[in-house]
Amino acid sequence: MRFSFQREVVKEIICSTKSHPTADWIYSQAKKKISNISLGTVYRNLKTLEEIGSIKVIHDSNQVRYDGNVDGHHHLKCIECGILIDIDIQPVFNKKKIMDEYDFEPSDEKFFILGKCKKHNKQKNRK
Amino acid sequence: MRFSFQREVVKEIICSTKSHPTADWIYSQAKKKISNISLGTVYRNLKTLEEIGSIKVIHDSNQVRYDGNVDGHHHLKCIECGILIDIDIQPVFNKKKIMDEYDFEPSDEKFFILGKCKKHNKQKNRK
DNA sequence: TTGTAAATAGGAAATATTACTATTTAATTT
DNA sequence: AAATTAAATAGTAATATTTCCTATTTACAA
Repeated sequence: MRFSFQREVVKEIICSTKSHPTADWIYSQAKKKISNISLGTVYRNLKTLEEIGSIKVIHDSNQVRYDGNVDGHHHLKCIECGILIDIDIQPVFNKKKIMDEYDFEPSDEKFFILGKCKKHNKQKNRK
Repeated sequence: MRFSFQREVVKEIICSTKSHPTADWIYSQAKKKISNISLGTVYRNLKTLEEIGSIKVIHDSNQVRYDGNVDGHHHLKCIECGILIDIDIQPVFNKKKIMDEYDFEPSDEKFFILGKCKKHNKQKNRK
């Protein structure tokens, strides 16, 4: 693939935040570095970066978000403020039952835990 | 809430299929029963039905789907054909770690297993 | 350098969803 | 049973998000 400065900028923006940004936010950030960058270019590069495995796409309710963390991980989502938090926990499930009962061959999992983040839960004894 | 024949039709369409249909498919089915039903009416009633707990919304990649099965359950998704299959398996995870390490109060989970369905996997000894 | 195909900017088009408004209708009151 | 009223609707316009199109620019190989 040919080098593209626009693609490098888009990648850098995503990989230097943990905020799981939307295309629109990435576009607004990219314009700070390349004032005339096109929104179409951002979308095309998001797609390319996903295809080559540099970023991951997260479908968070009705919003599409992007994640620079490409190691297998899952997310907490606060039902109050919507923040997405990376977690390094793997859910355990009965793989044999899936294969036997549903004749299905699992290859990947997406796991979201919904609830309340530290700013919005009622836990009393916080550090 | 006031009775609405349109809402009853929309609900019936969703609850009588396991195909996790999209708004557009529901609209096309609804038109068979009410030829001049408006797409806006379908969307409004989908929202209402979700709010009163009669249906569930599934955010499946870049598509919004609706599910008449409102009992707690999760889904298998075939990466070949995109079919969504209901499963009655609950993933197990370390809730204490989530609460202690992330100061997060879990209340619900969404779990998708990606892989290949019986039509698309390479399992040999099928019934 | 020069040739070329890939990538871009800018804008148009497509898609999905929500908003608006005059009219209709379910349900209540007379 | 008729009148009343506010919720729901049909039809359409508007919005938001994403993809497509095309003339121009650019990376990079010859």
